[in-house]
Amino acid sequence: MNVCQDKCINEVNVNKTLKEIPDQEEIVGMAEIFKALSDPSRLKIVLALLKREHCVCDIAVICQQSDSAISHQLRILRTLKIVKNRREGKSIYYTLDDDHVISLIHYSLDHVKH
Amino acid sequence: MNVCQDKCINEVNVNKTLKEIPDQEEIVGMAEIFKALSDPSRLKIVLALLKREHCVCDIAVICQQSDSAISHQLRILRTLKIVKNRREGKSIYYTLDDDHVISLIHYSLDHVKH
DNA sequence: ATAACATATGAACAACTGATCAATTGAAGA
DNA sequence: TCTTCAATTGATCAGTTGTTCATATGTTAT
Repeated sequence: MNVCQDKCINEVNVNKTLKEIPDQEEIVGMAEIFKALSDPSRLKIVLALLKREHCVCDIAVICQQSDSAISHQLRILRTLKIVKNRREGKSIYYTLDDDHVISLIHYSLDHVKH
Repeated sequence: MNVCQDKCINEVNVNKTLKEIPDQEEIVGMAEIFKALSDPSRLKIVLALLKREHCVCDIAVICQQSDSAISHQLRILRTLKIVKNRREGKSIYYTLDDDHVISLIHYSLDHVKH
């Protein structure tokens, strides 16, 4: 294995932890979800969609941001498959599309309220 | 209230959602925690500390990063009160310090594994 | 067809982030 | 005291992020 040749102090514990934590790929995947929710604008969009379906224009009003800014953020959430959309006439309605994210947000909301 | 004068389409739903989502301050607070976990380096540190206490040097080995880089990340986590430390001789040992974050991570880990 | 509307997209840019390097602090041992 | 070691800190810098503005799609109504 040859981890900790010279500088490391607690080789045994380091090796234990190395075996027990998820592999890098999994960590990056987890971080990606947290990152999606790490921007207040994006989190607010997700929280709004947690309540009900909304079109871009409505989300812009709710978040007090430009349609364009919202659209850009929605594209990020769409790419991560966190939201999906459907067209209805001129409007495009967005909903949450990831059960893990939905329950993660619910869980976080419960914890924020002590 | 005077939200949605001209452009908004679903005034009723918008107002419902506005009443139901957390206020801005709370959203920013939530986003802050997600942000702390949104960087793979920082998340890996937290995941390691979830297993056991470690000193900076050991974390550096586990994360395969320089002591300095780890120390900078730990300062961010310390500022957010996600980790705390204790000195033991020359080394400084870190542990997780926020029960909400601990359970959030546990929860996320369970979900990552389907 | 054309005008109006809802949304998406691309370019540009300021602000922020995370890593590196050099210098510093603080504790322990010679 | 002087040296060594673990960790922290500050400066720097490239890369990333989120917003804005201008422009482009695509849909509906006239």
